[in-house]
Amino acid sequence: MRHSTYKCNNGCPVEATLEIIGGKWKGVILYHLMERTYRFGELKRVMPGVTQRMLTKQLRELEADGIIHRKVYAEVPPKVEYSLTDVGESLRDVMMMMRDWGRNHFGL
Amino acid sequence: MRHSTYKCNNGCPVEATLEIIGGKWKGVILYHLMERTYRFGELKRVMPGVTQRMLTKQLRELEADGIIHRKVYAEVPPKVEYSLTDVGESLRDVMMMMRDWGRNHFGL
DNA sequence: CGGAATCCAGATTGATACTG
DNA sequence: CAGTATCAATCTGGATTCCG
Repeated sequence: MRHSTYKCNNGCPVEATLEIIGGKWKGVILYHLMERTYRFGELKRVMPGVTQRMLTKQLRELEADGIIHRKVYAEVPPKVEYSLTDVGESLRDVMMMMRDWGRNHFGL
Repeated sequence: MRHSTYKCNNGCPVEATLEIIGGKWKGVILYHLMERTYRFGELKRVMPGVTQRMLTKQLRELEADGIIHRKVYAEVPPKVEYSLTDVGESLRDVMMMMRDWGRNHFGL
């Protein structure tokens, strides 16, 4: 998914939203962050199959879109925590609705 | 977005839903079909920028996922109408939620 | 630990031309 | 009208290596 410059396909608000949350791993990432703050390594562990490269990339995009916050601790070894911003938090209803539909439609 | 074989990334229901509606043009297509039935050419006209090839492909995927229905009229020249199935209709709340979020977040 | 940089194969997409 | 076929260009994601 070529990345959103806040330019919306055909002025469609649905597409605009999908540009933000439609990335390959963004659903899972946000789904986890809805629950609590996660460290990079933790996210990687709860997302079997994701590569370090992709996880980083998706997190950076979500950060650029103002959905998540990246907090770097000045420690050795490094520690980075990811959490939802207020904007990210405002996606909760959307996420829960998608979750419910997914559960009903498949049998998750 | 590689296509769903109803196999869900990490068993995450959010990702499962995104696999269905997250395709490049699926948001816009569904957004229009929420309103009424459309013919192929009509959809093409209301979606500036989509190519015939891509529109066909996305419609076929939505059809395969049971979201939309394709009705072919035995006429010359050909006439094909696309409409929501019951399953597609069940996505209405999800779509409206994404639309609302998009409107609020951007100023659409 | 949490990345960044590089390389590359394969998937996606666009352009164009053709058809029942 | 509503596609299909083909080819080229682009984009994506995975593997690997290195680094503070």
